[in-house]
Amino acid sequence: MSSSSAPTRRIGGPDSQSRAMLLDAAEQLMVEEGYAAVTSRRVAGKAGLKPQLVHYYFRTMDDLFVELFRRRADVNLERFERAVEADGSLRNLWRLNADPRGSAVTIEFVALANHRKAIRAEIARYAERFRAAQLAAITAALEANGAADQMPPVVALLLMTGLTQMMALERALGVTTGHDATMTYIDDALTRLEPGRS
Amino acid sequence: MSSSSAPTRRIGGPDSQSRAMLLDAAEQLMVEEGYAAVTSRRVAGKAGLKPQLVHYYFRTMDDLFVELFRRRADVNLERFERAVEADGSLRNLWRLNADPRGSAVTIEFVALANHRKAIRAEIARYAERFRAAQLAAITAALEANGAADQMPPVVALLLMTGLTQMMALERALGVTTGHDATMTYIDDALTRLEPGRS
DNA sequence: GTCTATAATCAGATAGAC
DNA sequence: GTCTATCTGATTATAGAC
Repeated sequence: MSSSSAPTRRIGGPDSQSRAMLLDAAEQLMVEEGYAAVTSRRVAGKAGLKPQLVHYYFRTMDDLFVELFRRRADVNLERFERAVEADGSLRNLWRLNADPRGSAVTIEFVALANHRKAIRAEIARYAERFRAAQLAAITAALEANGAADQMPPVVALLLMTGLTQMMALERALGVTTGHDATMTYIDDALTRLEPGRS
Repeated sequence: MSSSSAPTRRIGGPDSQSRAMLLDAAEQLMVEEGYAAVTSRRVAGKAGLKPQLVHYYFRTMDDLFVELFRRRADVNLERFERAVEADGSLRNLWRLNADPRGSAVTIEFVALANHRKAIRAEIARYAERFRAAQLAAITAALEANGAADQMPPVVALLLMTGLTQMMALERALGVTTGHDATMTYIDDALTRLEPGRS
């Protein structure tokens, strides 16, 4: 899948345990200190390995970032689809969206994408996949409640994700004006649309 | 205003022309290549000056970033208030919010804030000020249209800004699924609320 | 106010031994 | 698969001359 234009270097296979440890360490650094802290030296240090191993498993740091994102994205998408399968209600979709677990790292990756083309492409691809999955779920949920005529599902989806993403971002900054009021409002709206749910 | 705990270094005054040129160069770099490109060397190079001058006018690079943000924030806030004074309609508030001019740089600063505490504090302060100004404006606009009972103004505000910020961010990535449909929906909603406007 | 010179780090990346 | 050794270049920051 990766480009093989420079046949000189040796690159380690994807099933190595050290490779996984490096990815884990990189992810942890990214969460705790931001992407700028993800250097070959620091990643290796956290994993208890030598910096050069990073370059053995990942030709460039960009390759590491892309791999990191892909790994996390796959997990996220799977988790989302399993959760929807178990409970496809509007309220659950909202809950999944408001889950801050992924938000912090997402911001970091988006910022990275701003100046790393390889990562931008990867994120864009994933965003489209995730949007499609979310759209299918919210369309079904709105139709189940006879609310699909009030607002196009895709609009509801953008409103919802925009709201949750911004609140997550603001929370990270310590700005929370209006958050409580908004959460209450959404909660009431969900109760109106889906009387049967908690 | 700045801390003066280390009296050893000489720092240039705020009225210098070179200082302004450095800030301009830094801002341009930030827009074009992201904050990672804003190094003392590159900033000075773009301004046609020596890298050491950056450290003469700004004790640290963080100081430069804070100054950069503050300068832009002040301009933004003033522009917003002037625009609202001229036209306080909902539609104009939406237009101002959807204006992508500031969005790209905003993202960059937020990402920076993630790992630079001095900048995080500055952004948080500004975000609160801006929210207050926006809240006053949207409250007045909703009341003028007798729509303040449909939704708390602060909720409308968060929905609006969340939506515009996310769309701006996605546009930067090349992801635009649902954007047109949402813009159309908002446009129709505004026409319904404010029949008199374009 | 601007320069030269330089200290002190840290970065990504590679070659080749074991 | 992992190591030592190393190259090369960038970065922030300071001191002191002019």
